[in-house]
Amino acid sequence: MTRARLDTAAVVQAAAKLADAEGLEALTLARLAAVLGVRSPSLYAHVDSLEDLRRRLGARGARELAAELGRAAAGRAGSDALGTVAHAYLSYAREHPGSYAAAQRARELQGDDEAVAAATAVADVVLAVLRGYDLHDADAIHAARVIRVALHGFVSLEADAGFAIELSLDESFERLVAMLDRGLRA
Amino acid sequence: MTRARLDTAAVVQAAAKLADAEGLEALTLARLAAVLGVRSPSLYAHVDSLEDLRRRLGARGARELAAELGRAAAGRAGSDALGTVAHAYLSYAREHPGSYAAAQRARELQGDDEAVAAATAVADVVLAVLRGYDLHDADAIHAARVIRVALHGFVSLEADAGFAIELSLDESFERLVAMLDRGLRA
DNA sequence: GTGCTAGATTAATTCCATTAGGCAATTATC
DNA sequence: GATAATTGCCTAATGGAATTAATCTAGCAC
Repeated sequence: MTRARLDTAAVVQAAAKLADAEGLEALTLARLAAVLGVRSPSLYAHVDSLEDLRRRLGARGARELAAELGRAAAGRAGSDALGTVAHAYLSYAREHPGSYAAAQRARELQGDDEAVAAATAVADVVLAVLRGYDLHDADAIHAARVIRVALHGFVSLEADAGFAIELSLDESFERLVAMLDRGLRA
Repeated sequence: MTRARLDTAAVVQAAAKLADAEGLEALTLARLAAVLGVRSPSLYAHVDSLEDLRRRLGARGARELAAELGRAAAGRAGSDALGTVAHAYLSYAREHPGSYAAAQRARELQGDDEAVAAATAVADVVLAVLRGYDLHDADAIHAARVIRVALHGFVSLEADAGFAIELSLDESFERLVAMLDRGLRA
């Protein structure tokens, strides 16, 4: 019988697939082991615990998100950059809900150097976008927070709570981004 | 031996206390039963399941939040109302993180009539605030969503992810609210 | 080929949710 | 005030998940 020949990256990758398809709560070692054709205890050769797996998944998600945003922002500035980055953010979160959710649990990602680096990378893209808005120092930090808050708030409500009324979500998102753009100029 | 004389409300209340103190994930029937001086199976006389308990906790949280917001908005209009409501929202979430988190899982609150009513009440307060901004129909809905997104985004990031850089969170919140106020006029 | 080692395995422990069946304290009834 | 009904609690048992310990083995290094 050929061995599964797993390694940490393969395990985390499979975890991402599972979490993105069925939600972060559905990610259990038992489920994951079954998907990988292996017994649960075998996973401990690659991750320290379920908590560790979630942390690694979060770090991976943050890295992917940062990469997507960086790609989106490349060669753009001002409103153009903001809009493109905002849409890239929304797309990533919609396509990888489990990875995105894991990436937001930054409290638990603290120790992980990779995770911190990835989170910083996300922040840096946002700060780079702000260069087109003539904001500096504390103003830029507050502005970056406002952008992050707005994007995360939309994603989070869309994923967990839902918007009851029947009215285009994409239109709401456009208005949110437009308000950010206007607000950052004032 | 005197009985605990529990009922559903007392159980949910204790659940709120536990979840607010230690986080929604720390809310287990085993823990809750211990706090109440009772064995876990006894709780099934008052709630159907852990899931049901979370749902009830969420409904209770939404009700409380709506009440706080309503109180905050009473007798105010426009920017004044927006600012007061925003601060009340932040205060509630900071003081009752477990209840707040449970209230956001609206997907699971669907069936519960009480929960739906409470969520609607929250939305109504926000819509009432918007009367001072001359927004109607779809515009008002989109604006209400933007407000909710902004407030929830801030609360959520503060609670789960944290803001890495050392810079006043309250100042960031003020700027967020100010941007909303300006954005709603434009 | 021999042996090392990463990667898997089975077995066992603990913790939790949940169900079933029974018991007793309170409350209602006379 | 005694009795009956109800309500709330208990013990016992099941099953699933994480985790640890002790072993086993395929595949590579030599």
